[in-house]
Amino acid sequence: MPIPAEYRRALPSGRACTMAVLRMVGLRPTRQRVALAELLFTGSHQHVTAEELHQRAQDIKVGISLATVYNTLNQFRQAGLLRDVTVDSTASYFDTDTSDHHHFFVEGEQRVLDIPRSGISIDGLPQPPLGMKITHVDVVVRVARVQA
Amino acid sequence: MPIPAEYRRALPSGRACTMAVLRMVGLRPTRQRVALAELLFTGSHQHVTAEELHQRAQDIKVGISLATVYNTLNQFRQAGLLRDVTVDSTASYFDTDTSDHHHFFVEGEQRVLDIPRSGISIDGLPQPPLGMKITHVDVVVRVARVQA
DNA sequence: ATGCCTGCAAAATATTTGCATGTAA
DNA sequence: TTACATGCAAATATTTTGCAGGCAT
Repeated sequence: MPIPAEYRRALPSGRACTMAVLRMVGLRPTRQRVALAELLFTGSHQHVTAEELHQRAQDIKVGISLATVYNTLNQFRQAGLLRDVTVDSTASYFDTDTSDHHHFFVEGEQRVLDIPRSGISIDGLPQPPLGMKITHVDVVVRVARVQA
Repeated sequence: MPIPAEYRRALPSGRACTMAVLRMVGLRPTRQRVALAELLFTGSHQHVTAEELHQRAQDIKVGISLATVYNTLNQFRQAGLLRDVTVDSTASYFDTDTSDHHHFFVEGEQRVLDIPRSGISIDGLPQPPLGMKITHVDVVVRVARVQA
């Protein structure tokens, strides 16, 4: 049962609070986790791949292996601090905005953007196959840069 | 420029026709390609991963490496005989139905099902970011088996 | 022959696992 | 100390590339 992600945003930022949040979701606030959490949850929402986050950790001189970045992202996801976004079969994207919303995917740049909550609505959804229930509806609007 | 996929369905099935279609899209009808095309385009539409298709080729004793299955699927896609479906970041799925339609994805079974053309419609699509144009809208309805 | 095309071994890329080590009680 | 959690090297999984050999001309 993931602890509601709102806890996270209810708290002021800063190292001490990051640690408190991690403890709240049942994860020991280790050096690596705190560093990654600060990178992810400071400032506005963002979309990252494991590779990108690892690079950003290197940039600020936080020693951490790529494997640990993957494991940490998966733990944060299970804890409800992140959700994943399936837009590209060559890499996994994680979104710090866990609320129900959809995405743009910029082809050629492998970049994910949130579609604002706005008025997107889907009509005429079919019945799920017999014996199944709908768990989630994902809309991905693929976009490309128009040539200049 | 992909040759319209309709050519494929305009022809009766059978080895000779499979070969004719492959030639039409500019691919030499080699033993491996003919075998995979027959597996894919005989009978009703289907969704496959490279791994699955490779297994089915083994089952009917067609010697072919997994690398060739990947390459062939990509060639068929470029030729317009297949489209890909992004539903799961751990494997690439190919769909023999290249027309514009959406998908169910059965969680826990990694299975893709077509959503019939039906009346699914999306309202309130946002403007794409400045300098971008929409190339495609994908809807994935994730479903799970209801526990008995 | 000549040159393009094919199929696959090997390489590259992406992700997960197993275990030595660290840490709290 | 003990027991459990952590972080990462190594293993696995997935996909692409490079090139030896095949085929049409």
